[in-house]
Amino acid sequence: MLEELLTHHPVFTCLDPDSHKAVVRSAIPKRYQKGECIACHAESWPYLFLVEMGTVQAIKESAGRSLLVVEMDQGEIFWGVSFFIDNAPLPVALMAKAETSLYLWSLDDLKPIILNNGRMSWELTRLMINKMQYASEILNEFAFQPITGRLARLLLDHFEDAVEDYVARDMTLDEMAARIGSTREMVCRHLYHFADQGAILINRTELKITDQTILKELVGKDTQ
Amino acid sequence: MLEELLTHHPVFTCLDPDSHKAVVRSAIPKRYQKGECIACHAESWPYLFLVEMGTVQAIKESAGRSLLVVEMDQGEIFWGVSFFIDNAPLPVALMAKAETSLYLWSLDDLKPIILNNGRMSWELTRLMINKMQYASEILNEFAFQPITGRLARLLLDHFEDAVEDYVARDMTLDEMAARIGSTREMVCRHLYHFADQGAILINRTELKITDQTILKELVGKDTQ
DNA sequence: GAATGTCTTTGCTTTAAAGCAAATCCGATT
DNA sequence: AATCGGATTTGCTTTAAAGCAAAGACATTC
Repeated sequence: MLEELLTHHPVFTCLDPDSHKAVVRSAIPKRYQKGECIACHAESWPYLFLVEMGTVQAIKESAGRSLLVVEMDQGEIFWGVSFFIDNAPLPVALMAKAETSLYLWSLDDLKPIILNNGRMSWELTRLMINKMQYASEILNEFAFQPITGRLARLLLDHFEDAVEDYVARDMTLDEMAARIGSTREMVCRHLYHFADQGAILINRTELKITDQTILKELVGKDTQ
Repeated sequence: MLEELLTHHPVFTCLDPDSHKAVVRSAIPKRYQKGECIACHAESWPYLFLVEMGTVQAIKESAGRSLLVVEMDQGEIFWGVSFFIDNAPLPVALMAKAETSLYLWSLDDLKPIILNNGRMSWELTRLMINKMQYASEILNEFAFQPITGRLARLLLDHFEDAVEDYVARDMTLDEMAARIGSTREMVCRHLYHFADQGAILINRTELKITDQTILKELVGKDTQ
């Protein structure tokens, strides 16, 4: 399984056979329960990891509220900052959304391989650029978009299948609130407001997007 | 001068003589006037650059308002996203704060050198991690800190010399507003509110921090 | 089938931030 | 010395978001 994932990921795909073996050998498999904390906020956690199964959530917490910044699913790679910078504290907490298994690599094991393999470094750098673009989008939304816009984008992203038929509301109001940096009450009100505008149909357990254009307009105010 | 800057920057410091020469040879010097746009938002701008003189501002713009995300000063390195990812649009506009001169490198010239030099890639990666930590802080502030906290931090950062004596207010209200994502009126009110609380003394042209602790408390609500 | 707990929904209140407009100040320039 | 223009300050109004509290809807457990 590890072999499989490695050959499919751009960062590892171009390793020579020896390095490849070394990577496989030094991988540390770990399992986490649903809701378990993989690494706490501000902790020094010097690992790079690959998600074998499940989902890892990167969460910022502060003063009671929490913000879900990004999720890593099967086959994705992420890292603790202190993998690259000694003892740097994690800016997020890493949590297992469901039962999750990871392969971890420690700095000592992986750094020599990275230093030796220019292509791997390059791909790692590209991966970071990707994450940065993503972070940049989030910042845009927080800086320029009102809650309306952030929620509209969340609906378009997460309920893309809900255009034809009703689909189950598989996120609680609190979970949605955590993704857009708000409160459950606000989310609830805006949802029903979207319904008033004719963009969605909603009840306690399911919802359906009836007019994507309206939602896209609410999002687009910033991006256009 | 270029030589000097290169040897002092971690990303370039460890190049072998040949690569070093190649880097120097392929550098494209450019000058920009004060206020000139180096690269526009959403443009594809595939360069890595080093600031020889002046300051580059990375600015997000939207719906009339603008947010100054980060500044690059002499000796610092930055890049357009499309240096790493083909045709990816810039998430920010790059502007010359004052008269500025840069050395640019195009992907074609630099990529072979990066691929060949593991240490250089590694340092480049670390540089990115640094920027990412910075981005993460900004996001924190926007997600959890009210304007009060963001402005308090700005004062502590920017007017660190204003503890003993009055110093000139060398940023306009609009500039401060751009750094914390707000409006000049808001900034003005909060400044005088800080004065009411006894944290600062302020008049139309200069200001002085009289009690750092108060400001730090206002910032700390999130970080603590 | 009663009880409990978690979510959702809604009403009402409070606070933070923004928007608009006018007044004032100050420096630069004529 | 007078004028002009940008920047600051303040008052007042409007809007967005949050907070608090209570009620309702299910699902689960005992």
